Amino acid sequence: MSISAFQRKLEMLVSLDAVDRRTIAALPITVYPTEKRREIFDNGQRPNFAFVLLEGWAARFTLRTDGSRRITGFLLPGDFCGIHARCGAEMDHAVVAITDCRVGHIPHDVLNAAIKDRRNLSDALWRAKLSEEATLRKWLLVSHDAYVAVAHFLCELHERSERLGLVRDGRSKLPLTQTDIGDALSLTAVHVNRTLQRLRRDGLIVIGKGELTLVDGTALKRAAAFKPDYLGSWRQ
Amino acid sequence: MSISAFQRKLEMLVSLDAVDRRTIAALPITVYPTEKRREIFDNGQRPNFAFVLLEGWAARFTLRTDGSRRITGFLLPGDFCGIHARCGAEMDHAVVAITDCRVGHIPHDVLNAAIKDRRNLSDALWRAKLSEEATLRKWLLVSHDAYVAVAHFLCELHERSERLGLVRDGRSKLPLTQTDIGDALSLTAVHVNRTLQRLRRDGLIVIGKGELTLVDGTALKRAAAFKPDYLGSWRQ
DNA sequence: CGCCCTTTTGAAGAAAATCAAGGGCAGTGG
DNA sequence: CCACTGCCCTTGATTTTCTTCAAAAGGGCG
Repeated sequence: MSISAFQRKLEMLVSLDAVDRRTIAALPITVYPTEKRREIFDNGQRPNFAFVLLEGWAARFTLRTDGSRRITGFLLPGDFCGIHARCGAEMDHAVVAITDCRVGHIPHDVLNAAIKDRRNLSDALWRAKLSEEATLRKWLLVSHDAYVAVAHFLCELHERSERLGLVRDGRSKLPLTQTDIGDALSLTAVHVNRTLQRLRRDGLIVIGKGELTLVDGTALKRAAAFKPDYLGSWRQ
Repeated sequence: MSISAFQRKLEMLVSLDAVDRRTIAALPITVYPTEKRREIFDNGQRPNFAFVLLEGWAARFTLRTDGSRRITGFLLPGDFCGIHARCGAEMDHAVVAITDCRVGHIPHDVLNAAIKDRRNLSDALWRAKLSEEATLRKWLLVSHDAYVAVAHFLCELHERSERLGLVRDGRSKLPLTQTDIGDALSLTAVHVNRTLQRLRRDGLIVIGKGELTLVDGTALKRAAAFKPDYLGSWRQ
């Protein structure tokens, strides 16, 4: 269940062949458990490995000078991070565990060797990166209106859960506090609270106790103008 | 002056060797002039070429369902776009010429052939992409406060101009209307106007007639918490 | 000059932040 | 078992920020 989260992610991005699969299976991934709310990656580091989230949720974030926090993305099982340090970049953000996690480390030289001459695998990394970039653009796009932003945010995470097979009866895990959501959308927790209540009152969602149910997913997606293509629509 | 904008950009990202330079020089780039305000790339296309902006300014944008426009990035001479379609993605945004431009087209297969086995060149593309991604994160980071957002925005474009050698006496071209700036920051043109006036009154900038002068760059950068590292700090 | 586009200004209203306090719930320790 | 603590959610009142609407004032260009 856990190492395979990485493979499953790659399978969603490209069509792996037998050699690709063997290459992935042969990767020496060291696994570390990480506690909820503990930092996984620090800002400004230049680690010599990439990491894969094998279990749990994590968030990318940056602290502002005034101490406030901006979450710029969420990692779900299978998602990876710090791939880019591979080519000499330094982390421009930190990563924190939202829930208890299991994190796999992959040294960069190993990764580089693995994707060399494996066009499939290097394409997978590109596509993952492009999808992240598209997600950032989407966040910018919807950020002009809190109701739309929150609705879109919930659609996005629900869709991502769904693609991992984690939705039952329209219900998915959402282990975020309203403060987390606010930090992701540049809204105060108070305003997130009131916006969620509006979404509830409008009969679109049920949310609480770490779970989200799309009561009327169609209407929610309409309200959010949610089109999931940007989440990596290369394979069905 | 014009094809070389592309090479200069790559030189800023990696250390090119003689073979790299020859490879770049040999690229069959077809150049098209484009008029101000004309669209360069349409949304949802899957073009078989990437393009390089050789002269002028352009902007990436997406239209919302209500007709409003979100600019998600600016292209300056040397910047390229649509590289990613290379690996099967479709454009999730459009590109419009801000000024009259000269645009170079490079077929994807040519590009793929060129970067294959040229680790330097493929790294350059990665770094360019990572820098764009970091820029998007930065825009999200500063978006919580209009004064900070506008200040940061001006710092960023001024810095990018400077790296292209386009700054004289702290003065750079800024061929944007206040509506453009608003579309980039999710602010109304009216509010951009008032915010610019505050920045003027605070003695930080002089702006107008398509030009921007940083009267007190240090103070402006402090106000914006501007740290230019994210713009691709690989080479000085 | 007259036109179009952009900038500027004013007044009013909506959206979101801030400040403050109360309530629920889970975990902890007596 | 109950009190206590800490975290999160909720609510209300108030202030600030930003938008909206409207109109006037430049500025470049045929």
